[in-house]
Amino acid sequence: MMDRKPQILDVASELLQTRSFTSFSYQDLSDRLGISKASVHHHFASKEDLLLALTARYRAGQRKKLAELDAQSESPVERLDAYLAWMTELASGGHKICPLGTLQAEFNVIPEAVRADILELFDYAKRWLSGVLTDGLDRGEMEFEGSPTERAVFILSAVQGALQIARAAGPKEFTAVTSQIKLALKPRTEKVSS
Amino acid sequence: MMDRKPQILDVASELLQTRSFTSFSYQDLSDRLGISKASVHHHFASKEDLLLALTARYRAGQRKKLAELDAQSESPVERLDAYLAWMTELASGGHKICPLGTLQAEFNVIPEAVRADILELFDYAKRWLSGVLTDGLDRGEMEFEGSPTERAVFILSAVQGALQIARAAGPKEFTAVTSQIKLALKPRTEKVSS
DNA sequence: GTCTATAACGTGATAGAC
DNA sequence: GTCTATCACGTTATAGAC
Repeated sequence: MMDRKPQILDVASELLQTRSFTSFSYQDLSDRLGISKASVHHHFASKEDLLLALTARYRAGQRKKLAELDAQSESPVERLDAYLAWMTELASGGHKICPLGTLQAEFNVIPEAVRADILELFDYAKRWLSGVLTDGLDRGEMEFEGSPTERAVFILSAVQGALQIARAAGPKEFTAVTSQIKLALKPRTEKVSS
Repeated sequence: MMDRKPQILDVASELLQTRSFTSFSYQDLSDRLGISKASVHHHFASKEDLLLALTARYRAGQRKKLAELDAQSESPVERLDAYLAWMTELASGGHKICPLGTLQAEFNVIPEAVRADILELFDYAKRWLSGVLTDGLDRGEMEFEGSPTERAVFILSAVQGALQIARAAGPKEFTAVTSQIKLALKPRTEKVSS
């Protein structure tokens, strides 16, 4: 079959998110794809190559998805909601965690070349979310203390941690966190009707 | 030398927090302790035994530490501060992450027997922090929406995620999160002097 | 692009001497 | 309690045929 590369990346991505980079092997890929280990190596010579292709795809996916969210709604609250929904979906109901999370958990172990990609993945999300929060502040849809950048890091940390906690302790923990993220941004000044 | 067991656990703990459970080996322990692999096996027959001893020690340390924090101050704000300081210290300035975090990141890979310990570790922290937040609410030192339990999970998620993010992106990200955690709990109603 | 076969090495774990 | 030696196996990766 054609286009083996994306197929391999699909399986590799699932293994990365359910296990970890060190904890999956070419043998695992071989088994699940029904082709030999050598064939996998033909497409991605080394595990480092494979991971680099994976992070490149994550970065492209992230750019595309966040641009879509921006296009679908101008409302900061709705864009944040959509982002949180994306994270839930990405975790596939609780068996996977965030790719960024699993890679950062093994930061000292993974090939050096991918570390820059990991930082960019985080930085891009931080800038995007910071922008959403700034908009929310300007429009009066949100209210919080401290800078939007700090709040963005706060939220990203919580989401990353919550996905890991939820996989171990159940999905209820994740919804608790998304609920709290939204509650903590709600303006306390009540609006008089129109 | 006597008391090898705790020495081994010390090194194992450091390797767990800097690398990951799958990513350190008996060889690593052997090298750093200056004794043979077989000697390490003498104290902990299997890697599962080793990890169980480690999580048991984490649980004991957690109980002791949190009891100390409760004893040192009655103020919820101060107890939370002390908890956050403990987490910073535990990360040793940024090269380690939270033990719970690294174990949850590899939840599907680690021996089944330790999963109960991981859940208890999280649950105990959740109950403790939830109690601190309830106190804070009662005393008027804190103010937040939603239940104390939900807020506790929110904060624990953020701390766990922030330690991982900070190791990759620098300590500034962690202080941003601790700062935000505190800011988001500050009462907005201004007190009239005395 | 896929395969079989194999190399070179690291892994967790055990046997048995001291 | 520590050691040397070894086992059985899984790992990443390569060679070369089809």
